[in-house]
Amino acid sequence: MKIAEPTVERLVQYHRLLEQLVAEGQKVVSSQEMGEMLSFKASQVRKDLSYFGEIGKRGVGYHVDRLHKHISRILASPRKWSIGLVGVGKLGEALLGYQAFQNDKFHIRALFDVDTDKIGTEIQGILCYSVDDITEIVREKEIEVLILTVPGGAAQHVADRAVQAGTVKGILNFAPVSLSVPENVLLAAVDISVELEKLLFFLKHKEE
Amino acid sequence: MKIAEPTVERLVQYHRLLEQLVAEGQKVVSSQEMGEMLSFKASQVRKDLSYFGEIGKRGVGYHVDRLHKHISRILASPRKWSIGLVGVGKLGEALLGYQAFQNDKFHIRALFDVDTDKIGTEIQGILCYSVDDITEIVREKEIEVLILTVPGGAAQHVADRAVQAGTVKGILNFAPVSLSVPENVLLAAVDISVELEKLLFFLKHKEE
DNA sequence: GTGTGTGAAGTGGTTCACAGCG
DNA sequence: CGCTGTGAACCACTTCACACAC
Repeated sequence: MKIAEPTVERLVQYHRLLEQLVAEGQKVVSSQEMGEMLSFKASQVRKDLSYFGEIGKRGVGYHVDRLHKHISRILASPRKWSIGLVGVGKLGEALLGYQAFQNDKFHIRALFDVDTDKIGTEIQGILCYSVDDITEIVREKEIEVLILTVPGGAAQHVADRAVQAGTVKGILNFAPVSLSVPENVLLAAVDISVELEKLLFFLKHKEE
Repeated sequence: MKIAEPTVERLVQYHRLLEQLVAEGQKVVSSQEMGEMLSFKASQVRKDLSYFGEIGKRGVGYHVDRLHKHISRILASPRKWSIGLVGVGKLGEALLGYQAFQNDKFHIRALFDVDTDKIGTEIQGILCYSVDDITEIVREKEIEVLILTVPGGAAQHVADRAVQAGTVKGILNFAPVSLSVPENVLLAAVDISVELEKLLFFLKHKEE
């Protein structure tokens, strides 16, 4: 079955919302309510949720606990992914300390940096290697996912060298450049400066 | 004229690419080439660029310098935006240090945090205030854009209090929650954990 | 000949509207 | 009667295909 990117994005958000509702002890929720809380149309919510089989009760709504478990199963990983984080600057450290990165779906197995003060030390409990050795370490640790928090100028080079190891299946790129990778490597990009530029553009546009 | 969000996103990327080409001294570029470098279809590039008038030369391509200036003008701001950054943790500091944030389109006028060690001090040259005073300071400094790099639990509250000042026109939210704001406030969200979850989902999905 | 500009066709995602079940 | 599930209608963005300018 094919499943669209915007749908997955919303599923993750439903999941997060349901976690909250579970914690608050709410038993039942309607597509209407969920839509209001996340700013989606109720029909959108229903379509998304019905995608994986009938899970709601007509005339009632969705059982919070059941729905939460249901989506957990959809989003669940078959195993823990091995992740490598490249670039332990402020952004890299921010990610390491992030709530959502204390997750049982993956394990950050190695850090990489160019800074000799960092190489060989542990940061937040994870050993930092030299980016020069990235091909070898990625292969050795069988790292499948790469998080790139390096300056734009370094990103393509680093990606190439890591992909060379042959184990990398996906890259989450925070560097403000468009990477090219082999087509069997999934690429997701978070471009912070583009988001800000977009916001400013639409603000300007609205004023005109 | 109405202009679609994906188009703006690409415009920002063309602009960045052209900056590079200008620096490298390339004189002319085709939609084909630009498409390859950014992983867009050539026809997409042409459609985007023709949106604002004929700018290319048939049989030749686009004059790099001219096109760069052209897009600059499209993306240009009417004036410098006043920005406030809320939450001077690792992520907030990362943004402050960011290349793209040394930009002539805006000026970060104030920082906000709850940490009494930070309040009253300057960080990267900008004074940090208590979030308790956010309504007053935002009004006083006429802050129009807010960057939220606070924990999820605090985001809605902070946003409400800031919006109360009456000057806020847009919010760039990095907190992993869905905010509700008055409809005259533009909202852009960068949800890092959602991006990672999405990537992992599609990796899993591909393997099945 | 070469590469742009663009109407027309295609694709993919969202919203509607209502049947159907609890 | 209320709220879900879902085909059909709608809408938005992308891609094609070709006329046209250089």
